[in-house]
Amino acid sequence: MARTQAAVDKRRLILDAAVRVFARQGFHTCRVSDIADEARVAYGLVYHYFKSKDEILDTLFLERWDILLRAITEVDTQEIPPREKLYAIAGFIVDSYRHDPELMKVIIVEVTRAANTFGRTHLPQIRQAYIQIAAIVDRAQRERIFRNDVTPDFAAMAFYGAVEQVLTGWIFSLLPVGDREYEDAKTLIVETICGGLERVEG
Amino acid sequence: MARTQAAVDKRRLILDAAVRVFARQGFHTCRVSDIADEARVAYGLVYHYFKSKDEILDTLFLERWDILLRAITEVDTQEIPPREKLYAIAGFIVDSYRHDPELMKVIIVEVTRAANTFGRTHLPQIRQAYIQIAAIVDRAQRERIFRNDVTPDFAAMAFYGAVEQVLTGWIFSLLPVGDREYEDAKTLIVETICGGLERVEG
Amino acid sequence: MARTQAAVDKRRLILDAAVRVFARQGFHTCRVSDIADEARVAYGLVYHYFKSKDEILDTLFLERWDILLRAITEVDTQEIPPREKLYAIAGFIVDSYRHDPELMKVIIVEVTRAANTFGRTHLPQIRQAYIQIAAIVDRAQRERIFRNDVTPDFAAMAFYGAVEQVLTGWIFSLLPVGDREYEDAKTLIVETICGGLERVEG
Amino acid sequence: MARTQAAVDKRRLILDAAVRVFARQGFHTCRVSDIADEARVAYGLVYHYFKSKDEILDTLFLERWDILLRAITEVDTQEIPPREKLYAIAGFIVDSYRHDPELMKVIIVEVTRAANTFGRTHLPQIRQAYIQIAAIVDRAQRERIFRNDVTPDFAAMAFYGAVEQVLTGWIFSLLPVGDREYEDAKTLIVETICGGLERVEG
DNA sequence: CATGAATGAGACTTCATTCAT
DNA sequence: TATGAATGAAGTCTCATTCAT
Repeated sequence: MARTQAAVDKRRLILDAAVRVFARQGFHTCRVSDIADEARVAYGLVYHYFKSKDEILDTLFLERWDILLRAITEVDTQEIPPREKLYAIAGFIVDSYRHDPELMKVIIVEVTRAANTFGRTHLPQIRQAYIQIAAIVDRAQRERIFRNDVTPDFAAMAFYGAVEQVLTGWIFSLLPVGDREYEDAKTLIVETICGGLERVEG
Repeated sequence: MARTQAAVDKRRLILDAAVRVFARQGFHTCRVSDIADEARVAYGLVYHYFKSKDEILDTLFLERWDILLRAITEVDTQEIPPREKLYAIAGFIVDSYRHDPELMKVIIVEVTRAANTFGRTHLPQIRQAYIQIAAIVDRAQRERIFRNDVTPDFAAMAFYGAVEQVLTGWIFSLLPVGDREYEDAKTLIVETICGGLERVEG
Repeated sequence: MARTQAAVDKRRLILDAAVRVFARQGFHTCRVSDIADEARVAYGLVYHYFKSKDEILDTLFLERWDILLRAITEVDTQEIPPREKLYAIAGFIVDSYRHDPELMKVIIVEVTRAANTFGRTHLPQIRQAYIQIAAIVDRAQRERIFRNDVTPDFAAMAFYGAVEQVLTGWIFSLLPVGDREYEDAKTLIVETICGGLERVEG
Repeated sequence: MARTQAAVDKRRLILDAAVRVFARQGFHTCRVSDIADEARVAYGLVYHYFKSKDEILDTLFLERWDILLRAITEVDTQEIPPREKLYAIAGFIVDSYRHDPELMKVIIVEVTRAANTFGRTHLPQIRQAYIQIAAIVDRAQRERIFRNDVTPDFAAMAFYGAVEQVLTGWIFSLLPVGDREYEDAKTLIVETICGGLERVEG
């Protein structure tokens, strides 16, 4: 039986509240009661919809990461140059941050960068993103568009690392934020990774 | 005040044990007693040398990060091309990981990537590294060796992000490890960031 | 007030399910939702028919115990020797177990042997059984069929204790079960208590 | 290393307090804080000495039950008639109750009669007592002192059931208590089980 | 310096009960 | 009658920190 509409709403309410609370206080530092309070629901209702505090974070991560993986897959099916593929991926991640910075903060800080806890749990999912990015690089190398002295795996890590670090810069207020900066970032990440920082003499 | 020799030893014993425990279990998941057990010292002795569990991690981070900052400063004083400076910095970080992967794992996972807790506490120190790297880029741009359409701050983040992500790859076993790989990584990071992934037509 | 037929059915359904759940998991360890699930009724319906979880057990006990008390009363009105009266009572209890071991398990484990909770609540009912058994012994002593150096109260406890312990043996799989064993048990209990374990010379 | 004296004292303090609390409120109904309060120690100290609330009860039971098993073994080694052996065993249990009625109440109510929880856990230990009693009966039958139409297992259950039910009678105030009653009980139990309730015609 | 027993606040989780539909 | 979402009190257990020796 499909969940009733009302039920879905409360469940969503709790998930959305959890994003705000996790972003503000961190997963380990917040209490389940903080989430309940933020969602304005009774304490016990959180446990009606989720087996544990962990499951809330798992749900948030998997929901969002699945969308990312689909987006990367979608990008790779297009017939566009590899640089544009990477631009589209970076763009998707940047836009995700622009659209919901708290959610992206939670996913990065509490999952993808948390090597000991959730990061390890969701490693297969996370790795899948790297694999798909590496596949794009691999094809670009076969087509002799990308140089082949950098292994695809390695290139994928560098690319993804640069993207995540830029988001981290925004999260930590180490880089200026704003619509202009978000658009620029997409270009700059790709310019840096694909074109390189060094001037090419004409 | 000079500490006695024996005292220094026990203190060091605890710090080294903490590295192993934090690396294995994570800061939040381990107990102070785990550290004491690992160090084979009495529980209470941990509190003789450190005010709190937090202070242990703070100490580990600050010790090591200070060395990194000094290394970057040292690199920047040399009269070598910017690419070589970045190579030296990447090399220093990679060698740090090779020399003590557990310590580097702790610093990355528990501090530099932990936006909500220690990451925020030590933000000034962390930022300092970015600033120094950005300064290198800035000078390279003024000397017209690096292109100037990528802001130095941004370039610094991309570079540091790539390095840290490679270490993360090793930590998570997403990238192969070994002496050869460590050496290659230094070159590949710099090739990617400075030279770019795209082939340059001759 | 006459309950509608459907209503009675659901109520019975819940009681029967509760027997199985209590027998399997124990009263304290099971949840009301376990009972509802076992009965295949909605959670809330349990509270439509019963004020509380306690009331379900109370109902089960009182229903069954009342039948036992009536049976003992009925036995005592017959004009048969005391040994046959005790045989009839032991037989009734053994047959109750044979007919519905789960219900008897619940009554013994959760009520008659639970000194702190339900046992205390239903003490008057439980005591009534002892009183009626003691009365049988008392009459037998007056008729000089039973020896009178064992007080009737005491004899009643010994008799009932032996019966309950045999049931406990079956519940715990400490004694073999089966139709033959059930029949034998009736005789053996009475032989032991009335005849004694010692051989009588002569 | 042996526990220090102070440590043993606090541990004992907690165990003794637990007996009083379990006897008064029942295992399921009491809180760990009740035990700590009763022992006048800090809440956490309970968990310093015991892994869980369960472990406290386990400890109490195993300590005492071991003593009972040893006593039965000891009795069986003596060269005395079986009736005297059973008298000694009943006497040991009755004296245990006289000496520490709260502890015996806890053991009977919360363990030996709790089929679903601790009773099941400690079944092997409990069964051991029945086995040893049955062995005494078995030998008495071989020596043609006891009749052999009642199986030893069965006789053991009847005997132990009678003893436990008498204790239950005291616990529930269904039987009068007092030094006289305790002494009488020993004799009456054995008279009932060995001699039988029926008068033997001379 | 060294020990580890002692403290107690605080977290997660459970679940009986209520209630709106 | 029937449903199951919603409530929140209460309990177990953890563990950082303190302290007496």
